[in-house]
Amino acid sequence: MDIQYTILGLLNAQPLSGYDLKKIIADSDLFYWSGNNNQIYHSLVNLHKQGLVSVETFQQENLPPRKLYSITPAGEMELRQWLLSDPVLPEIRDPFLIQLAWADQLHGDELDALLARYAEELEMQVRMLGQRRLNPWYRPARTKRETLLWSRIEERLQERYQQELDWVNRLRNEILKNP
Amino acid sequence: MDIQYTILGLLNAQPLSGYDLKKIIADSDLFYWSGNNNQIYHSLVNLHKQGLVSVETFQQENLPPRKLYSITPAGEMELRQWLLSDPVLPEIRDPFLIQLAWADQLHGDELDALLARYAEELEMQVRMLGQRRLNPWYRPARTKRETLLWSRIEERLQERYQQELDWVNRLRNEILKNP
DNA sequence: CTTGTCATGTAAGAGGTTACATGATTCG
DNA sequence: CGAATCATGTAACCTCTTACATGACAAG
Repeated sequence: MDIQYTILGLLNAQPLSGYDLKKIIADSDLFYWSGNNNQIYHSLVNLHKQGLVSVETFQQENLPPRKLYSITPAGEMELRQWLLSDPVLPEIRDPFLIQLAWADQLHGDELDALLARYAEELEMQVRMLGQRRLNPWYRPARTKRETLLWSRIEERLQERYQQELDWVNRLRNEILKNP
Repeated sequence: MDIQYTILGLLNAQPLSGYDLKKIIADSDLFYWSGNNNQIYHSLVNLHKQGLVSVETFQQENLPPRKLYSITPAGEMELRQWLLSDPVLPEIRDPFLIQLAWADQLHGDELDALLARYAEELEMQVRMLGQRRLNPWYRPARTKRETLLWSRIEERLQERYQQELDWVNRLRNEILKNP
């Protein structure tokens, strides 16, 4: 349940409501979940049961009460333990590679069109991530080191798609030369 | 349900049993599922209901009957349609980047140890994938072009982790210089 | 004498997604 | 007048995982 640690990390910077968390996660490229209510509200209930977060409820006129969650000392310890835990390798699910694996069934022009469309999708993604880096709307910068880390993380998220694009372009050239 | 198309692709090369499919998928890096029975046997029943595969049952002494699945003409058409369908971007889930995102909580030595352990994991993965490429146990090579495609796909699977490793090493150096 | 292979299948549960439900307010 | 924002929460469903169940035979 990595989303629990994501939430703890976010609350470690500042108290937030479920609604705040949902927006941050839904709009983030790093936090790769959809940011759906089900998961977030359920996680918050769980974290509260475990005593890792505390809640304050603020009544509002004409709006449901706002529940502001804060990390507890126990939550801080739990987060720190996770930060020191064994790194996990990235999990990459790429249905396109599977498509390519069977793509020898296609004619030359169909295959090239497929690769071209994939390259186009990747270019769009690279551009989009570049735009978001210019205009981020969640990026903690409490220390110089944190600023450096976030900068390199955001760069990496974009670079991955760029490297994928470089690979497709190399492959396209090679296939054009060996018809 | 990409696993259905994975199975159709495998059956398009040769008839296979559920057990065969399970082994191929479980041992593959490209086909990223665990290869569990539940999914595979259930997918085969589904494909059969849709008329995309046919079954022949062979009775065996002292063993459960072996069900050999083959792709049907309808299945071939369905596979071809999928091959021509819109490419989907890879989905990368990297809990380590999230760990890093909050890692400014750690001391300098703890952070470097974390990065070092991640680098070590990546190196192991790169080595493992290199070994498997030398000694693959599923790799269709019906045409020159298919051989080329599979070669580039397998290279890419390894290269991704290599590029991840390069990035971590760059980051480690940078952090050592800016303490 | 335990582990692995062959070969089918079921069960339980974690994790994640989209859509629904409510209801006032504000902006274009 | 419709859509977005604020703010909580529920329901249904899909995907995927681990573990269980059966049962023979072969190899270390």
